[in-house]
Amino acid sequence: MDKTPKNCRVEDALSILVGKWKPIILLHLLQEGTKRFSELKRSLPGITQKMLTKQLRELEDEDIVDRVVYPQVPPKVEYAITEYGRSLEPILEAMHEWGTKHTLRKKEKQDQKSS
Amino acid sequence: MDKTPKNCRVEDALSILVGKWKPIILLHLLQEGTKRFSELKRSLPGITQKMLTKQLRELEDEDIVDRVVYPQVPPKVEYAITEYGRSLEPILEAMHEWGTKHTLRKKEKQDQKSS
DNA sequence: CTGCATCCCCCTCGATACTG
DNA sequence: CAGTATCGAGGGGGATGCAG
Repeated sequence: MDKTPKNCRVEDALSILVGKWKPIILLHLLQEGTKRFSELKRSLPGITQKMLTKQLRELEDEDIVDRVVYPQVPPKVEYAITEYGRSLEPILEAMHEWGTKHTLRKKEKQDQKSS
Repeated sequence: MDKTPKNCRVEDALSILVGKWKPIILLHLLQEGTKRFSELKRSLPGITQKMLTKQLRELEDEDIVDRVVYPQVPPKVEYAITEYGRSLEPILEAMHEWGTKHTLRKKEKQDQKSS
């Protein structure tokens, strides 16, 4: 795999993950399976309907999540990770692991400063 | 490691990598070692001085890159990845690998459509 | 050579209100 | 319940010029 800066494909993955709520949405769907719109909304304190809709649409456009509409009243829409979406899991995991260490490290630096 | 959405640390890693030029800057420094400001600028077609300075400062603030100023005329400033910065390499690699496959996949979908 | 300041555009995201 | 429409603030990032 050509990893020279000239052939950098890091941005491709980054562009899909970037978005204020996307990582956390993906984690929920990865770990809890199919969820309804309202369930997702409840799981994401602070998110607005507009944002949730927008982020889900973008993930859907990239074939990362699946959207199923049940034509009934009241409306019911379910979201789930696609097989393809699951391929992002190692990246999310690597970032989570790094982030956890990073948080610890920052905390240590903080402690040093205040001593 | 707690990977529940409640303890999501993905954003920590993401926030450091996000920025129009950061991944490519990191790749250059990872693969080519220490570089001067002007060398980096030449390596990044299209970047402005302002942006290069800004991205480097942000990476420096997070202890990802090292900045060494030589007090001389003309000025000379060198940048290098820190040990800590190297810990990001697996993430960049995972994203690059995924991005490469993603690019292929998109191309295939494109080909299907035009057939 | 390196870096800062200024101006400006655009996009993201929040708040709110409305529809089927 | 799920989604859309509109308004507006804020920040990222481009262009340019000045400074040490």
